[in-house]
Amino acid sequence: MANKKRTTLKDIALRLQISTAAVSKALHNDARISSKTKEAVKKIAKELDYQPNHLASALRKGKSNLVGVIVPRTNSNFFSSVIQNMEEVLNKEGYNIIITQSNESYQKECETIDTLLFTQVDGIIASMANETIDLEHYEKIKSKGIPLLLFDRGENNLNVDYIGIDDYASSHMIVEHLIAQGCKRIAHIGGYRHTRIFNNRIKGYLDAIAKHGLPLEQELLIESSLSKEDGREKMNQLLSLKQKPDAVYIASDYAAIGALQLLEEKNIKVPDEIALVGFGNEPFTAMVSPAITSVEQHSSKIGKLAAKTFLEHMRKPVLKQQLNKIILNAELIIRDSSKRM
Amino acid sequence: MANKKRTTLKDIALRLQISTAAVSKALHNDARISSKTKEAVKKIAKELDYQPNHLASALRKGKSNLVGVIVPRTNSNFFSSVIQNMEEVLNKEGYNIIITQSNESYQKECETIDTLLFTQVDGIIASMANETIDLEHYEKIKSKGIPLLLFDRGENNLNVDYIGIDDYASSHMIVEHLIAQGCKRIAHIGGYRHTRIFNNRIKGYLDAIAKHGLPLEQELLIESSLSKEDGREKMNQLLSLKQKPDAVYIASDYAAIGALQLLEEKNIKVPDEIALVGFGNEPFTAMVSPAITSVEQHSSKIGKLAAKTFLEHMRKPVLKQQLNKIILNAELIIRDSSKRM
DNA sequence: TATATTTGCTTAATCGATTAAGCAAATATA
DNA sequence: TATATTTGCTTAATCGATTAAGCAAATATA
Repeated sequence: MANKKRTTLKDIALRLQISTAAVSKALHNDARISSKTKEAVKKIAKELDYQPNHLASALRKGKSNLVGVIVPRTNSNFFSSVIQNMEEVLNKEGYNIIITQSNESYQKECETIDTLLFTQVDGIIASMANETIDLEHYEKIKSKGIPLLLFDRGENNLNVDYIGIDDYASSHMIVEHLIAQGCKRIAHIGGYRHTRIFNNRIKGYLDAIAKHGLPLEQELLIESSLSKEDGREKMNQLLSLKQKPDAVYIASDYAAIGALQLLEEKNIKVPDEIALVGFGNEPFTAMVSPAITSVEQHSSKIGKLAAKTFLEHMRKPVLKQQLNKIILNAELIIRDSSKRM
Repeated sequence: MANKKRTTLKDIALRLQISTAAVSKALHNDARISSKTKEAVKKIAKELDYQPNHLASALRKGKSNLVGVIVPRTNSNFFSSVIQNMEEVLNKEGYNIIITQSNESYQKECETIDTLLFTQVDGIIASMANETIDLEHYEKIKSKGIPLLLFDRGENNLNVDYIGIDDYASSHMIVEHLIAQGCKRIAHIGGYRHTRIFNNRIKGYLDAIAKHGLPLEQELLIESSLSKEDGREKMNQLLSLKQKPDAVYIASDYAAIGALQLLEEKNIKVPDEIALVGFGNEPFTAMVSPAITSVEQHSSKIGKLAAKTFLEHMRKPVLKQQLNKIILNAELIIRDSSKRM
């Protein structure tokens, strides 16, 4: 298994006694190369198992055809499905993606961006980490003139394309569903307000509560990291209230499953004593019992749209990126955890 | 937002009226560059926000410092955790990883390998797709002299390093656990035999059954794609037997959850009528009720070990890659789905 | 037949970073 | 003081692929 040197254009050129320029053009079907030469070149290329050196062509062309993707984690059906669909669309156009995870950490997100810039990606498609408040590292991408596109977790003031669902409306929809089920005291375990989407969910919750004249108390609205563990903890906090809620809307399925487990342990009946709604429609919401009502975010559409929007950007690069929101309608999937009627 | 041209060594060299060679060496702390020059170079580099062009240096050095990772999917706790741990170790040594998914498809796996080779990765760490039988595309990696390392799903006859658990022993352990719980007719929904790990699990199952003198019938051993849907279907097949099993060991948690849902729908009591064991210890096995007994594969260890083994390979490249197996002990996590005593 | 155009290639430069080779000045050693 | 060594840089080549510019031969057009 000698570390065989890779075949280069030069090798083919030498074999055929023509210039590397001719070989390159032949392989790219340049009109000014005779079909006789093209055939000969392709034959030898196949014979020598020639594969172009991406580094060299990317360097020369100033274009790597790589797209960086940053997600908080891949271990979630939502992100994994977004990525898969994005990849499908981008692959067809000759782009490959590099997937990186921020693990919800601000520092890791910064490092990840440096890595991607270093790898000379042609653009970055990202969903922000929970921890992220400061946007300097994203500004850095923009300042280098590299197209940036955000999905799901994005911030308006970055002024880049954004694709996501209408969080405000989704929250509204959830609260009205719970009211329709006869719930009168609805709590919300939300994400941190500094994240736009969670802030919107909180606003939607508050407005819907107000609209229907339900109690709108401080103690019913709790911010959380939305991890499974924290969902459990925050649910415990709600259970310790003098006046317990009769419904809890949790802004993430992961936190919701933690909460559900606690309720089960404490023998609190779901949905009769407390109705439960999650967010994200992760597969496990349908696996547990009672199955958890949740919101489908149409990850496959988000992925495909993100890719298409990116491709448009590549086709006609503008000098200035703008905030251009694409908002999809989410869908409430009603399951046993909130079905009282 | 003018598409600012990136700073290059040349820009720094021009500013200081020295050669690009001197700048390059200064940035790499070459001993033959005066500290005065080094300081000046670093100052200007910072001022101009210089970031080395990875494509150029990789091309020149013939080393990209990129490692390609191929997994069947990222949307599983096992693979996601392996990746995360692998990344951690590799990042520390200056390597970055490119994650790709085969989606369990042979064709996608081939494409993915081409992409990675094209991107000039320094090595590939992979877990094979379910569909994969033919190994030609993996041989291609080896023939290019690029280090290949397999984990979890690997094949002996590729003769490369492998890291995984002892599937045979794990199966054995599961069957003996079920026997200890009083089960007398144990079925196995396994993966396809052509995949080494699934074949080993089947062998472990058969040997353990034989060892304890239990019925070893054709109809109790079913091969499956191990998806959630197929788990459901194959469980249905087992339920239609004249003599139903009193325990089913399923080679994947995903198939196990499908099976569990069917059992629930049919009002069959788990574990009393049928005890259930999965494989992989995915988080949802602890979320559902009854919680599913499963096998923890120590994904974090596998990830770290894979990375370390790869790094060793990079340090002292040998001419010939060899089969060098690292086998970890798996751990049986006993939960309600199989607890009869 | 004389000129214009097209065809099919070659030459040489380029993308940035790195590095072997080498040179002059500074310093050390005999 | 004369030679050897070290220091601190420069020059030029290189990694492969691509492409602008250009040239000679072939072909088309007037």
